[in-house]
Amino acid sequence: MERIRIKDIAKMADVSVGTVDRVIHGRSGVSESSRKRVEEILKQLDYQPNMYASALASNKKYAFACLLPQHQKGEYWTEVEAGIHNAVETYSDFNVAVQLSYYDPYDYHSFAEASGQILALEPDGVMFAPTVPQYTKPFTDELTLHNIPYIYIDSNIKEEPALSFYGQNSHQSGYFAARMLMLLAGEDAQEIVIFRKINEGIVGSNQQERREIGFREYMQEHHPACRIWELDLHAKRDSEDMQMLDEFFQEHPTVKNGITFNSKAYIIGEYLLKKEKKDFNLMGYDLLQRNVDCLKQGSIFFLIAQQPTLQGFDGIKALCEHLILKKEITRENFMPIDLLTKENIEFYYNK
Amino acid sequence: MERIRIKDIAKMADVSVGTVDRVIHGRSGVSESSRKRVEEILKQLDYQPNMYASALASNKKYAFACLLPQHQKGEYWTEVEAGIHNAVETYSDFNVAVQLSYYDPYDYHSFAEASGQILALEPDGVMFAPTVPQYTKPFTDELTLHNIPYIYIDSNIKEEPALSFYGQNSHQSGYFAARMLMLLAGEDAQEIVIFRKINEGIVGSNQQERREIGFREYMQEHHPACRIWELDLHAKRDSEDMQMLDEFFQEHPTVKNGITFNSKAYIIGEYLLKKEKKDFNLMGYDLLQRNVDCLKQGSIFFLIAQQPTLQGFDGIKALCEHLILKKEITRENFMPIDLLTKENIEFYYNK
DNA sequence: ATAATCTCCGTGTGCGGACACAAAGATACA
DNA sequence: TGTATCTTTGTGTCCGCACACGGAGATTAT
Repeated sequence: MERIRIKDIAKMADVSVGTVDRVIHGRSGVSESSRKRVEEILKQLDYQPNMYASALASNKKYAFACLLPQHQKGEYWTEVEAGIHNAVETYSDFNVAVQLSYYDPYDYHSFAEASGQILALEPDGVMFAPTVPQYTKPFTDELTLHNIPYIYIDSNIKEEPALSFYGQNSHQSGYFAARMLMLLAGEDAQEIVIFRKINEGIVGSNQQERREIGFREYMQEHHPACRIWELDLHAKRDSEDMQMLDEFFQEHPTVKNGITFNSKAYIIGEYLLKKEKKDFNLMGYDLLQRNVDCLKQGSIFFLIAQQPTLQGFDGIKALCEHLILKKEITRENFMPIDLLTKENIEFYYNK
Repeated sequence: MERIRIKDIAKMADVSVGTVDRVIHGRSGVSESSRKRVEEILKQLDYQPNMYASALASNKKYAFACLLPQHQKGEYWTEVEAGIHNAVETYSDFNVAVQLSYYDPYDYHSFAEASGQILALEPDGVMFAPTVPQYTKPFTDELTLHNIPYIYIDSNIKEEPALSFYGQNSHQSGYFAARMLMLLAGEDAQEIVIFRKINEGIVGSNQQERREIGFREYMQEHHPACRIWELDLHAKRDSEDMQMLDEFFQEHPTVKNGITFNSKAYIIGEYLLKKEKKDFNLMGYDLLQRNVDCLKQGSIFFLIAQQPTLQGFDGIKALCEHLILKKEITRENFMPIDLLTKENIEFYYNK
């Protein structure tokens, strides 16, 4: 079961390796008869080039650009970055390098500027967290014009299809969250609360919003009588949030279940710990360290993960496989909707 | 940021590439002074060889052997096999090939015989699903003697540590299962039932047993008053199982929650569908198609997955990384304990 | 002193494939 | 018929690394 090489193909077609090479790469300078013969043998033997030898010989360097929202260390996007770096290391023998840049998630202009800078670099591939469709389009148009493949991460812009997308199905994840929260609520399912964050920024087409829509869809279908309260927090000034939470729980002592669709569940979780309030079931998103701490200490009951590290890794991997290994790439790649509790979180990091 | 090559090291150390090569591979024929100098530069520049070029030049072929329990198509182990084949394809450019063989999971002798055949093949690496420690030891002793690295899949034999292990923490997974089943049970948590399968075979150190121990540990800690019934099914003759289930539910009409620690939840799930019995919460393991069908149709509420495909893939990957890419391998690799419901199963296949 | 042996080291070739270059044959034009 | 041009093809070199081979210089034996 020896691997077939170009040399073997050449011998069988009674031509030189150069000719086979020309056929494989679709270059000109091959007679119709030779091309036919070689192509037939290629297909018949299902020739698969050794991509490592190929990459070695072509001796190309690949520069990728990634554009993410600005963020603090320890926040969600840090995990995505970790995945990106991990992938670059994995593919380092292919001479890939990544240039990371950031945009202000509250300012469209910042996105435009950052994307302009990326275009000036003429990268071989781009991965980015898109903003809303109308502001994403100018960028993707330019990328298409320059024939630069690009990948969406976190949220998908269906109007401008990319090489591929890596992220979670937010709507379904919200739907699932409702299912689980209602399971938790049991008899207390008459009212729940959604904790929001004012000023969500322009990232994606609002993952949080879509989650909430999915959530409300489930509630409408299965618990239409359930009263859904809302509380907008700032996620900036702690004391202010604390006060708002105090007020809310005073006014609504019967609300025993709540959820937040952003990654800041720890704000409420830490509040519950501080106040030693143990009769409240909280659900949230993303495995930030502070969220995980709350989960382990019992103030968050469920966390839904969306595999940010894997998103970052797979995005870069897809660029490599597309450009270097010439593989087919799946267009839409939904991350699993993983449910974490105190009891299974331990085995979730090494994925 | 050019990648450092052997040539560069040679120039800096004022020796030839041959000498650098000798130092890297710890071969003889290098003076103390040259060796020192080269080693210093290697460390200083953190030289990382291009493993693809290396594999290409060494032109070695790798033969791996896998030993799994015999199984029908569509059962759990089919997924493991899919992961194995996927990995072989991924690493095909490194000239890896895999030889699969099987043993009768109800017969120790069969394991011994199959392992003997593997040893006769003198493979470069082995991955297998171990049986109980005392029957695994003769095999691992021989492998160690012949310096053949081996990997455990599915269950870990701590007495005879392998290069690495890929599987789930069964105990914790049972503990987690209890947590979730109790959540489901809610007010009905006074009694539950465990569905067993008589004659579990010799595979592993009995994953099912360990799951049950973890399960009972949680119950002891949190619901010591809960009555736990047991029902042994055959998983062979349908009619017999049906009758036993009929009898059980007639005798115990108040039992509303149950679990099985093997992958045959569909036996009960399909029974529930057939009898249109909708007031029973069933939990089980593994994403067999029949289980997934029950989940989607509502007769199984929760399924716990243990990523068999990933186990197979990662095991072969570990052998490749160890032997070819000379990377460090993590000894114990626990698969995540994933909880699946009707609402999130859809996004779970492409992991 | 010469041959034999040993230590240390550089060079050359090949792995499978990409690509530049040149050569051979075919065709066109003077 | 000779020359220019185009088409088609083969050969050689390089990518980074592994390894075989052989040579230079030092050391030991005769």
